[in-house]
This record gives sequence, C-alpha cells and structure tokens, in this order.
Amino acid sequence: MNFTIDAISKDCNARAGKIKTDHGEILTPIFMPVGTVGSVKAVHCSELKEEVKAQIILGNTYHLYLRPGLDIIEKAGGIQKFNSWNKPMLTDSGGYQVYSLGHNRKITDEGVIFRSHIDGSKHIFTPENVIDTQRIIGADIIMAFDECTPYPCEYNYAKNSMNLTHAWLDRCVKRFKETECSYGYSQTFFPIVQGSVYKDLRKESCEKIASQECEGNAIGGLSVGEPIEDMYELTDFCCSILPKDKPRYLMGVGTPANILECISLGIDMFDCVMPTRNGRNGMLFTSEGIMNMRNEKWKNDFTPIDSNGTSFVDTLYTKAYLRHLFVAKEILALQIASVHNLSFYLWLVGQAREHIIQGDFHSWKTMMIKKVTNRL
RNA sequence: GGGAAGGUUCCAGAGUGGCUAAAUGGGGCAGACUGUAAAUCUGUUGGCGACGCCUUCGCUGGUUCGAAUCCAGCCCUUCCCA
Repeated sequence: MNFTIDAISKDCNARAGKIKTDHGEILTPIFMPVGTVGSVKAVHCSELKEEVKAQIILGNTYHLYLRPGLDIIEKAGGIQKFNSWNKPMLTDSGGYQVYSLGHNRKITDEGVIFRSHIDGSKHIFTPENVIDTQRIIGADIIMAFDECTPYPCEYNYAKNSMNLTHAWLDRCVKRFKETECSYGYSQTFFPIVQGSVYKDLRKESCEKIASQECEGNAIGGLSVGEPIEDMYELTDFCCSILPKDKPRYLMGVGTPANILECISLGIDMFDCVMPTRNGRNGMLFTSEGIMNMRNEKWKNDFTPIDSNGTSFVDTLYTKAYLRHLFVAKEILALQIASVHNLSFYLWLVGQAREHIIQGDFHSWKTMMIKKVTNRL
C-alpha cells in the first residue's frame, strides 16, 4: 500500500490524498460501504461500482469466518473474487463484535471466546488466528484485533482494556510480519487506537499505535453513544498525535455531518452501517436534509426522490412511489434507499475532496452541515 | 319453513356483572438506528377545556349500587336441514 497527499486545507486539517493497493486506487477522504458478510446489503456489485462509485468496501472477519467459513473463501481465491467485487477491500477484525456481542463472549488475555450468534457453537479468536483468518479472507487492508469498549466505560476498565488491546497489537504485528497473503497480492495492517473518552489513555494509545509505523492507523471505540462533541474532541486529539503522512481511519463514523466534521479534523477514511441500515429502515440522506420515507407527508409527493442526486434511482423514482414501496414492504424499497444513500455518501466525500483541492473546504463544509442535518 | 352459531374499538379477534377505553395480532401514525445478531426495534392508535370527565362493544327497553358481559323484543350475518 502507498499513501500520498495531494492537498491540505489551509484553514483546517482536512487533506485530500490517494491510497494505492494491488486492487486499485482509492481517493481520500473516502467513505467505505459496509459489507459485513461479503455483500453490501441490497446492493449489487455493478451498482456499487457504476452508481455508488464505491472505491473500497468492508467485510467482517467474525461473520465471514463463521459463514461461509475460511475453506470456502480460500477455494474461491479470496473475498474479492468470491463476491465478484474485484476491487479494494478492508476487513474488520471482529473487535467490534467483542463489543456488540457483549453477552455472547468472554475476554481473556489469550483472546476472546465467542458463542456463534448463528448456531451457538464456541469459537476462540486470538490476535494470531485473527491475522491468519484475515490472510485467508484476503482483504487489502486488515485490522488489528482490539476490544471496542462500550460507553459509558469506567476509567479502570478502559485502561485495562486499552492495555489488553496493546498487548494483542504486539502479537498481531508479530504474526502479520511472519505471514503472507494467501493469494500473491499485498495486504497492509492497520492498528487501532482505543482509550474510551479518557485523553491520557488516548494519548498513550496513539503513541503506542504510531510507534508501530504501520502504513495506516485507525481510531476505534468512538461513536458508541458518547456525546458528539466528545467524539469530535477526541478525534481531533488523536489526529494531533497520529502520523500526518499516513491515512487515518475513523471506525464506524457516521452521519453526513459527522463525516464532514471529522474530515476537517484530519480523518481520511470512514465506514458506517448508517447509509445502508438506516436506508433499509426508511431513512434517506440527501444534500438538502434527512427524510423518513415512511412518513405520510410523502404520500402525494410526486417529485423525484432527490432532484440533486447522482444515482439513477434519484430521478427515476418519486417520493410517493418510494413511500409506497416502504409501506408495502417491497424489497425494491431497500434497494433504492441503499443505492441512494451510498451514492450520496460517496458524492459527499468526493465533493469534500474537490473542495479541499480547490481550497474552500472549510466554508463549504460549514454550509453543507447546515443542509444535511435539516429534517425534511 | 326448521335448527345452530354469532354480531366488540380501522380490521381480525379475546373478554361473558365492578380490576375494561376494553387482551393479542394486523393495519395506521411517529421515533430510534454510527468498525451490521437489524428488510430491525420502540412508542402510540375513541373524544376532550386530559392526574379527571364524556362517548363506545348490532338496536330498543329492562334487572342491578354498577352491564360489552344478565333478561326481553327487534334487526342483521353465517352455516346446516327441508
């Protein structure tokens, strides 16, 4: 992997850059659609490429390990071939599942014992086997095995958890250096900053992560319920310590406004389930604001879904029709909403990049945040 | 013509003397969702000058301190026999 910076905003820390992987180039700042089980829910690869203009998508180690299983992915020749995406991918390590499946797992120094959410079977994830698993899945960017702490989180818990994440990081790095990608192309490894909402812990964690000299760095454990202002402050703080010449990935963020704010703080990469999940639940993000498509007010609105939108669904279908599909629980509703929301997210980060290069990012961002947070 | 069952709040359907503005499901309306156990979950769903009052369980009348619930008559629906 290789990262170059094309432009830096003069009135904030926003940067425009380029990540090169063996599966292609990624222009930053970038939003990465989440495809947990190897598919971005309700969206075809062709739509992801041609309409959404996604450049990289996520997969999840925990989910793919459980199903279809590593033997299948290995026989397919890696995840990018298996799902026909054939472009850059990133796998999350399962660290988020340590948080989200809190009642189905036990944390030890060695690793995490999970109960499968699918069939209840018992599995252990260790830093070593999580690296091995991600070598077999074959994403271009693979993540450290960490514990994503919940919010609120006691200081002592956060400190111990961070120390465990750091110990696991050393083991991940060692294993990563000892192994190779299963399919001949290169993979890169990103460590993850933890430390909950405590600045001293975040500082220690950022320094630990920076000392690994990896090709990119991630910030985890945020947007788990803490006040948004805290999230911004901690992101800003972490960005001030993490290396400037490496991509910074803020995991799990966020709303369109969150993304714009965090770009200005120096974040280059984002992922979030919000455009797809909220889309499936009837929420549309547009450049003019947010719409709940199930609301009665769209019943007789025969204007396009989003007249400023960039994907074919935006002008082909009307609000009244999309509302009808949601109310009737038609599968097409989920597809339209997902394609729309992802297209909007990719458009938004693309615009951010252009404005960073043009030099007017800050004022554009301020204006844009007002619009995207509007409730329509 | 004879026999049987039944008519409940938007719908289906519980309730068979006070705890019932009435279970439950559906539908309607609104909200939530941030490295996806999520095409999910939550709230609400007679009216009002609401910690109380008014109207409502086919219609009319009656019994009772009190009725959706008991009694009488009437109207209607479904099924069976002729």
